[in-house]
Amino acid sequence: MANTSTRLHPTHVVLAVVLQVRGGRLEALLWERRQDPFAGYWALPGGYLDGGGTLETSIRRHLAAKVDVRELAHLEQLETRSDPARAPHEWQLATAYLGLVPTDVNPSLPEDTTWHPVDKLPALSFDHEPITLAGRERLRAKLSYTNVGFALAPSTFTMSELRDVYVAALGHEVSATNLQRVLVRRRVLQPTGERRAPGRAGGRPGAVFRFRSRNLAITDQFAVLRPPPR
Amino acid sequence: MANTSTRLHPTHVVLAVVLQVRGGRLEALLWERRQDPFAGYWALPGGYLDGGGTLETSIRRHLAAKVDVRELAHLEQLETRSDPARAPHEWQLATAYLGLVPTDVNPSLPEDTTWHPVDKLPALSFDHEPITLAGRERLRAKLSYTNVGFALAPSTFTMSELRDVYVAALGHEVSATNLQRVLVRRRVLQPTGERRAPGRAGGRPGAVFRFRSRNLAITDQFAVLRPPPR
DNA sequence: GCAAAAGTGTTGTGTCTACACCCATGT
DNA sequence: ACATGGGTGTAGACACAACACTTTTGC
Repeated sequence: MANTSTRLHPTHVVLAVVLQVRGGRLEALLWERRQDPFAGYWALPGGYLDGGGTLETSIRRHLAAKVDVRELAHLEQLETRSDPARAPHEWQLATAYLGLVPTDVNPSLPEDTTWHPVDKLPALSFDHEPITLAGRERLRAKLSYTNVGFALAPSTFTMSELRDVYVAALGHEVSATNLQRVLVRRRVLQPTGERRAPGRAGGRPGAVFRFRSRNLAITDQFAVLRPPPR
Repeated sequence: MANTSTRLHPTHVVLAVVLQVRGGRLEALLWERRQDPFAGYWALPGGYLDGGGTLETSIRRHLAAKVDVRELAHLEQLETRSDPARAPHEWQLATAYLGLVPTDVNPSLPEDTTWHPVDKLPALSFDHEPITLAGRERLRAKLSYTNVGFALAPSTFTMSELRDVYVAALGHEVSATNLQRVLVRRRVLQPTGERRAPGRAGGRPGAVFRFRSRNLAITDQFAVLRPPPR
């Protein structure tokens, strides 16, 4: 049972939902717990908040043990969970982050860590399952009104490659034709001028695009109730 | 200076950006600090996280000292700030909430507490100014794609009354005509059938509306990249 | 030539803004 | 009557979805 000092000061943990599109599916980075509580369950990467920095520097440090942090194209705070019953052994707060890894990197992982499809998660420890799903929802919403796509897509790509990334992340069909028109109209995508040679099945070579910016920006100001132009 | 124990365990504070439209302006609830640090500066209501509950129950408890908590029509988590330099005297994390009070209540306040227009804030302690502005941004965004309006508006209202609330919160002109059409089309507003008598200047009596639901709901699914119908 | 993949043109639809005009009330 | 504010009708702008059709490649 928790002792008096842990009642007065909760511990604080930082977690990350790290997502990548792999093999046409959206997957999350998880490690398998060997020790109680929740031995044998899978968990989000992270750990206790360490002194001297922010939550963000702390989660970056913890992630460095799992993946090369330079491969994280985007990192943002999700939410802080505080249910006193969320950890059975102590009073523990958890601040969760969302991290995104582009498809063109394949980080080497420690023994206990692997990718799991978000729509077929194993048994997760603590409240990590709702946190993971919240991360996916945040990603899905932001794919619609920001340029976060840059954080999942490789540095250059054809429209059908990008379409596959969006399909995996959003979980529904997306037309490459209309996706291109939308993202080019919003000035999110930029043609590189190159074309990509077709596969062995033939087909017209696709134009190669890149994201104009690799910093998060809102690209679809809400249509309604927006300030009048000028 | 901070001693060893405060280096190992940060303290944790819960804050609330409580907003209300008052006199045609969006105002935030602030209290004036009498003690260091930041004596003489204004601060967001809140206090140390207390044991046994969640962050949300804790901020409700702290707010109960300032306003009748039943007057809060909406409360949601904003973000957790963790810059080690954000509080000069100790290592302190802060989780901020956004609370909204409808215009038809006027809570009685303690001596040290008053409302301040968000676009003319006094000198605020700690990082409370960016937190307050983040709260306003969150509100503005959600006014556009959810029904949060219910948390600012009185229980029933004419369209020009509601327009005034939106104008104050959004900070730009809004047409009552179009606001009505948008919110009725989205089935957010419901006519009560009543009409409100005009003021002494005359004018046609306005139809009275209410929000169909007083629970947060997303009403404008993002137009683009949404799943196909059916 | 034929299949496969990419790209273009075009039409239709839904949602919003703007604005002119009409309605109901007080003085 | 007329000023004041509420309400309706309608036309236009825009962004998007859907789909037919065309282009470019491999075999």
